[in-house]
Amino acid sequence: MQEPTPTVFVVDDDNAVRNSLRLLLKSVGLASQPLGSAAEFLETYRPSQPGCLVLDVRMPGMSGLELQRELNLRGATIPVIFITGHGDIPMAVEAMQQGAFDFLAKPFRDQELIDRVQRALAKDATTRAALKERERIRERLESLTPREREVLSLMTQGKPNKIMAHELGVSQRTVEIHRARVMEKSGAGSLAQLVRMVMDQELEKASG
Amino acid sequence: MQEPTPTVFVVDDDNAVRNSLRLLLKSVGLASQPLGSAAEFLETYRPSQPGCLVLDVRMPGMSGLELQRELNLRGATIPVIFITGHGDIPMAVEAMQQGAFDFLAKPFRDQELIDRVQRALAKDATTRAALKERERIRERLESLTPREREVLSLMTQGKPNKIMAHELGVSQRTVEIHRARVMEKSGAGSLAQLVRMVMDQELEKASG
DNA sequence: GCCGGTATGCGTACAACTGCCTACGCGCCG
DNA sequence: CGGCGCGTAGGCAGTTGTACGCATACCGGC
Repeated sequence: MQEPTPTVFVVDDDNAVRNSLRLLLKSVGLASQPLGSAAEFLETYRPSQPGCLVLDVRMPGMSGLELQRELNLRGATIPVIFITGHGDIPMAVEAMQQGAFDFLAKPFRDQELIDRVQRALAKDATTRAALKERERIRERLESLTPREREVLSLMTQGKPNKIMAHELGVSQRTVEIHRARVMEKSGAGSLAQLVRMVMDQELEKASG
Repeated sequence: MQEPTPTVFVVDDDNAVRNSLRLLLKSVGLASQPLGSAAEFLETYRPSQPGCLVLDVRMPGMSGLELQRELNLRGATIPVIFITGHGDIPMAVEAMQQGAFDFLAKPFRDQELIDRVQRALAKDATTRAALKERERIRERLESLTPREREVLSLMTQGKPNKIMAHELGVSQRTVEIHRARVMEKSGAGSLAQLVRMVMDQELEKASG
């Protein structure tokens, strides 16, 4: 379970910018990966890779904002720091409304960028820790059979076995068996824990 | 249970701006309340009042950003739309990072403001509906005695009565009584519902 | 002195969990 | 094709957990 090194993805069509940012980041011990276009990033990026994204707004082909939208659609959680030379307020507002971590207008001080990159990396680490736990629970719940899922749903609604048996049109004994399987597969030690697990998953769906 | 009319609070030190915004909002049937300063707004505003806030960034005395910070500290949820004549990107970014609903740079089209005000009002209505339910639950849970609270806590951890009795150093029968009171006062129809209620409250604390 | 919170015992009734055994249909593999 | 694993379904029985009524008791505040 070794953690991959956090990587700062730098997406900018200007080769000089990519290089200077790479050197800047390297000077504070941060690994970076320069990409020349949004498409190139989408090919390279794997959601399991911790890090953050430093993204130029204006680029040929897919723009920075379009890339951000695409990442949102894919459910990516990588923090995005925009940089731009010719930005305006509506552009910044839109980026922030779409969940950008930050939006920097050039020129900015080196230290300013480093500061925000480090905060973005910290946030990514926190997000990942939470997602990891959810992922474990999700896998367990996905190992349930369809019937077990139905029972799980009714369980977390607080329905007694007798009612479940009636609603599913099976005997109470059968419900008890499914119920026991649900508890076993989910790893929940009690109904209370099970409800917590399920609510957690529901929240992820709601916010994602 | 009559709903108060949603009000658009307009906070700007420029009397002319307040007036023109009031008229603009009135023209689309929106009630507004003009205030000349952040302090004035803080005196007037009651969290129970539905609506949104249209706020000038730059004002004598407390600035718009400072007012926003103050509202955040007080846990206010009213959506804030900033307007500014002399804004820059860092200012807009900071406002958005602090949870602003929108940030408009003058000049803007009338329709643009109306549009965003209406979205802000819609968001406020949604937020309020959720908060209302939480508030009802909170009140119920707060009516619990200290001992009942302890039992509630153990219940939502999935502990059986026998274990609770042991941990609390009391008889099982006593735990049963407290447990019954918790279910009665909370209004939960089942342990599952009770866990949901408690988790909801925990989430509110975590995000607030 | 009464009320509310806390604590306890006894007994009954219902709900939930568990073990042990049987059965059918489906898909996979030797 | 027959055996095997698995999801589904069911019966019987026994233990544990939960709900509740009835009765009793101490303490602190109004």
